[in-house]
Amino acid sequence: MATLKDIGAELGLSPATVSRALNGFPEVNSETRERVREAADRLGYRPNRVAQRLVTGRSGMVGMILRMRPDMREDPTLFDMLTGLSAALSLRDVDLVLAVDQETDPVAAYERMLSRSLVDGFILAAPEPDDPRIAYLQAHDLPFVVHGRHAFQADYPFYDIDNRKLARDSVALLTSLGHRRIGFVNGEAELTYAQDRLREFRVAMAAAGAPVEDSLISHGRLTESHGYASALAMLSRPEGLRPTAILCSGTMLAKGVYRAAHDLAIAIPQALSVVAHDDIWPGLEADRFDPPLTTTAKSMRAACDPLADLLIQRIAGAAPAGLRHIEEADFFLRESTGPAPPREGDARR
Amino acid sequence: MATLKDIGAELGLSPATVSRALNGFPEVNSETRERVREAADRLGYRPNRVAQRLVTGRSGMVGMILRMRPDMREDPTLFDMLTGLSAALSLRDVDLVLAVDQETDPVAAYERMLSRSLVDGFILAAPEPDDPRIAYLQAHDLPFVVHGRHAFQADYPFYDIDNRKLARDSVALLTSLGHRRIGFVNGEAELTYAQDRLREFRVAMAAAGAPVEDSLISHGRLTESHGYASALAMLSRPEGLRPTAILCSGTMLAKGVYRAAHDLAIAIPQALSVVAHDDIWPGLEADRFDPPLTTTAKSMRAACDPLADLLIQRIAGAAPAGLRHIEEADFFLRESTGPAPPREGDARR
DNA sequence: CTGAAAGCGCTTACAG
DNA sequence: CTGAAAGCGCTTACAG
Repeated sequence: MATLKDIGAELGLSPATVSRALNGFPEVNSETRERVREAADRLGYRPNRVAQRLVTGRSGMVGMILRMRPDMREDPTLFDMLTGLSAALSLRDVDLVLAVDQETDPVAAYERMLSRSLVDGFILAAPEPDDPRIAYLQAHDLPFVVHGRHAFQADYPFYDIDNRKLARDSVALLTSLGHRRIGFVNGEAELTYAQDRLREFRVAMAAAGAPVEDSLISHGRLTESHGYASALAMLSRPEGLRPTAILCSGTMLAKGVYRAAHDLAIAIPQALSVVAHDDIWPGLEADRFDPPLTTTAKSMRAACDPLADLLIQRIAGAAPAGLRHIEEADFFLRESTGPAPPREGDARR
Repeated sequence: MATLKDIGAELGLSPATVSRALNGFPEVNSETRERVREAADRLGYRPNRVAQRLVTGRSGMVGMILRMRPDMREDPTLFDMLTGLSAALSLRDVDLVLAVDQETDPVAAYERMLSRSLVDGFILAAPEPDDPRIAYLQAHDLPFVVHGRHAFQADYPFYDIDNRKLARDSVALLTSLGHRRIGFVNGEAELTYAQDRLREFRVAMAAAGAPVEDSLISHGRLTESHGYASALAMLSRPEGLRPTAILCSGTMLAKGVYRAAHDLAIAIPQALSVVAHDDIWPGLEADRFDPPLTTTAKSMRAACDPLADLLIQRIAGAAPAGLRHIEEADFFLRESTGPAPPREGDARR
């Protein structure tokens, strides 16, 4: 492998000048620069990254540590994110180092990777409120970006979708169709996005003058079984107490809701409207529902380029506070939503 | 961060001695070694891997390049493998660098990672016959291990399950139950494991005196839809030409076969026996089938430790030829297999 | 058993 | 505009 010294020898230049020419330093004579470039090409020169790293302190690698969960395999979004991020980083000449966290101490895996790989920064996903990983990285002044934030007002770089807006939009759609008793099958209560959506759900319901019943709100993983169990409980209530619409925080949940409605012979959208947020491949999944599912949607994929850019800026020295990217979800009106069914309650109104 | 120099200064030793003490060189005075260890601990010393790499030429990282396929997300095995490998490598103090390959030239991604990351070696999955990636890595004398081999007699390090044996065992079970017309829904025809299984399928069928009909053999991706389509075609044949048993190369395929049998009102196992190979979580999936699915099984997870060990040995300089690990699949007899149904053909025999 | 020295391949003040 | 020198933090012949 050719080195800077080799190129210098070839051209009668010092390695220092070759380095400057190749790295675009302005003071280099443009003719010299051309000769250097030509020779570098000819000799197939590739900078030795390790040597560069030793002197610059940068590694050109970023780490991502996955927390192992038994039901990870059911969740395709994580995989999308991994491949999407890897591709986005590749384009920017950065490598992704992957590790899995299997220990009780969530910070240990970060310490280990840091001591081993000299990654320049990290990408975190699924933060929790008071996330110890974030506290650790901030305390050590290590660059990182977060997919989703762990607080509405986050003071670190993050990418997030506008969770409040999508909750607001969904509720607005349903209330405008006349629904007043609306169930909400949400994600895990500890996660920020779920809290944000719930909060705005309450605000939007109040704005529409619709009551919120705690028994029509459920939290859990974004799985079909949680959707099914939640919907079954809500829909088994006596006629008149039963929701006429259900909002779901994920399409898998909606799948469970559909199944529960089917089992109870409740027709969608005639007797039950369903809206969900779709973070997988907008449309692809939802279109296959019968009837096609109305969604707010933004794919995981959309996060990858912004995340890569934010992290690279942060590593380059940008202050963490300003680095944020909030993406609005799109609305896809399909056939799972319709006017609220007439019932006694309405007559009384 | 403490360096060797710092420890040396602390103890009145040269960095060279500190290095030797920490790296277990035998000539170091054992008392000196103890003092060095104590000081290293106390100062929280962590070797700077980048510096080590610059001089040793080793990076302590290995790469894995995933080929993007549209239906990757449906396939949980890849994710299992990624997390399993990452964990296995972590235990051995090696990091996994991940990239995705989105280009037409399958070798380009390897060249790029090599020029950027100085990984010590690679892990390949799903090799094809005459795989250009393998040719490239061999030509450049780069260490790698392969999950599955691209030729029965491979001259590089690999982990594989014994595909011939599992085909042989499956056929033996079915023929011993009296089945003679056996369908085979296999993986993609280009892949070596599929070829190995098919080859042994033919051998085992011949050994049992059962005819092999080409129209009862189908190749494709390990998806439910391929299983369904294949089984539908086989089972729609007139009574007497229809298979009484189907062997599947994956549990997703078997799921499709079950669905086709259900749609055609063909009872399992009374009218149709089904056996599949299960490479996910042996048992977990198959047990949920109705009736529970008879399988040969070995999880992807089982491959991870052997793959990590083989690669590390190869990087350390072991000759490639001897490095192999062939794992036999286990047999799980469940309720999807039963005696062949009596029919005219049998009466005539 | 330990130290001084050279070197891995680069970058970057400091001179000129 | 270019070069000589120092240095990033380690390892490892070579001396002693």
